[in-house]
Amino acid sequence: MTVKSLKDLNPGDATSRLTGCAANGTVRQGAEGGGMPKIVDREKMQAQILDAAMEVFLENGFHVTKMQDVARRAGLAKGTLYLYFKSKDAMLLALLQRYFEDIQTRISAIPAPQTLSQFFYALRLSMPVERMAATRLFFDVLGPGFEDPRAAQIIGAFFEWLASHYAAQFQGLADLGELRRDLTPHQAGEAVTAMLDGLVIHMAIFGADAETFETRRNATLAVLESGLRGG
Amino acid sequence: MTVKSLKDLNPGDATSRLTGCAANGTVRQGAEGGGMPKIVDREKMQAQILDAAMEVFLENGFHVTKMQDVARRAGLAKGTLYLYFKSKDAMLLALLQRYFEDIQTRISAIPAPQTLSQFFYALRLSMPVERMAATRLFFDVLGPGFEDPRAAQIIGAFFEWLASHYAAQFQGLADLGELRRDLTPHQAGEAVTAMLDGLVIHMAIFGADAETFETRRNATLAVLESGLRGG
DNA sequence: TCTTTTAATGACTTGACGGTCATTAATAAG
DNA sequence: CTTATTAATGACCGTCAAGTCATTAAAAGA
Repeated sequence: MTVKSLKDLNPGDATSRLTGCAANGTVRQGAEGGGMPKIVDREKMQAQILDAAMEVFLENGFHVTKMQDVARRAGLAKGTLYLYFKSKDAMLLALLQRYFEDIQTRISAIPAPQTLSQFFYALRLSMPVERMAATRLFFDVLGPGFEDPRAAQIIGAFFEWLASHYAAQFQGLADLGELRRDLTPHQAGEAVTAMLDGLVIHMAIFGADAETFETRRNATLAVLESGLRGG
Repeated sequence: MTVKSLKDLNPGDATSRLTGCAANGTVRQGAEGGGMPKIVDREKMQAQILDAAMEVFLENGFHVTKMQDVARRAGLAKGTLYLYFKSKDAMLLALLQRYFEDIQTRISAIPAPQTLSQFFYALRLSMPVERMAATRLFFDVLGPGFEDPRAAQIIGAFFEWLASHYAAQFQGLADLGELRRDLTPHQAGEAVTAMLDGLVIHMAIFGADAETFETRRNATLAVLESGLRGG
C-alpha cells in the first residue's frame, strides 16, 4: 500500500541494467580493467521470485503473505527481494501483469469458432477450475483496501480486452447467422464477460468443489447459449 | 483478524444486560438502594456504531479503516467501541449480518412475478447502482486475506438463499409456461444468481458510471431473459 | 591469490494499529 | 450534596510486518 507514483517496477537505476544481456542469461558489460563482479540475470531472477510469490499468494492471499514468506519460498533472504522489486506492491503489480498477459496469450491462440456451440465449448476449456484460486487472490487486491489503483486497472483492462475479444468472435458468428439480430456483438461480448465473472466468483465464494461448479456452469452456459441464439 | 471462536458478538456478560429494556430505549433494573448508574441502550448504541462503521467502511474499505476512524465518525472515543463490540472483526460480522438481513427482507417483500418480464423488471429494481460500493467492500472480506470464515459464510448464505428464492419464483413461472422445460427452476435460480453477481462485480471493478452499467445490464438481462424462455 | 565490483544477507528501524485499562465523567437515587 | 454505579475516555502497550543498510559472500579478471 501507500505506493503513489511508481514510475518503475524495478528498484535501482531506471534504465535497465540488462542492455547487454546475452541469450544464455548472463550479462557482460564493458570491462574497465581490475576485478569483475558477480553477475545475475535480473529478468530471470524476477521471474523466479514472481513464481514463488504467485505460489504463496495463491495459498494465503496477498495481505496475509509476508515478504518473509515469499523470500523463504524463493530460497532467498527478505532483503534480496528488494533488489528486484521496489516494494511488495510493485511485486504484485508485476505478477498481475504477467498473469493476465499469459491468459490473454492463451485465449488469443484459440481459433475463431464457426458456431455458437463451438464458442461455448472453447469457453469451458479456457475457464479451468484452477482459476478459482486466482480469483480469490484478486479479491484481496481489487477492493478499496488496496490503495494502488494500478491493480484494478490491470484486471479491468484484461476484462475490457476479453469483452472485445468475444465481441469480435460474435461478429463472425453474427455473419454466419448464429447470433440473434437484436444484440450487437459488442453487447453480447459484455454480457458473456459478466456471466463468466459471476460463475468463477461464485465458485470462489462458496469454495465449491469442481462437480458443483460444473453443474452450475452448465446450467448457466445453457441459458446463455440459447439466450444468444435468440428467442 | 485472528478471531477464532467468538461465541458472542458482544463483549462483557454473555447474557444480555437488556433483559429489562423498556420500549423507549432506556433500561431499568431492580434498585438495591443507594445511587443509581448512568444507563444506555446497548442495542441502540450498537446500531449507531454500525451506521458509522458502514459509512466509513463503504468509503475506504474494511482493512484501510481504523477503529479510530469509526470512533470519530460515531462521535465516540476508540475505547468506547470496545464496550459494544468485542473486536473490529466482531463489528464487521454484526454489520454484515444486519446488511444482508435487510436486503433479504426487502427482496422478500417483492410480490411473486406472473411473467418473466415482470421478474426481470423487479430484478432491476432490487439491484440498485448503490450496491456497487457494498460489493467493493465485500471484496475486502471475502478473499483469503480475511481469516475469519464467518464473513464468507454470511455472504455465502445470502446467495444461497437468493438462489433458492429465485428458484421458487421460477417454479411458479414454469407452471405458467413462462420458463423453458429443459432447465429445473433450481438450475435457473443458480444461473440468475451467478449472472447478477457478475454484473455488480463488473461495475465495482471498472468503477463504471451508472449509464455504462445500465447498458451492460440491459444487454445481459436481455440475453438472460430469452435464454430462460427457451430457444 | 588478490582485488574489484556487484549480489546477498538478516538484524534493525520505523511506523502503524488493534486492543487495554486506570482514570474521569455522567447519571440518578437518597 | 453525596454516593454508588456504570459509561466514556485516550494515553499507552504489544505486536507485527514492510523496508533499510552495514556487513559478508560470490564471481571473475589480472
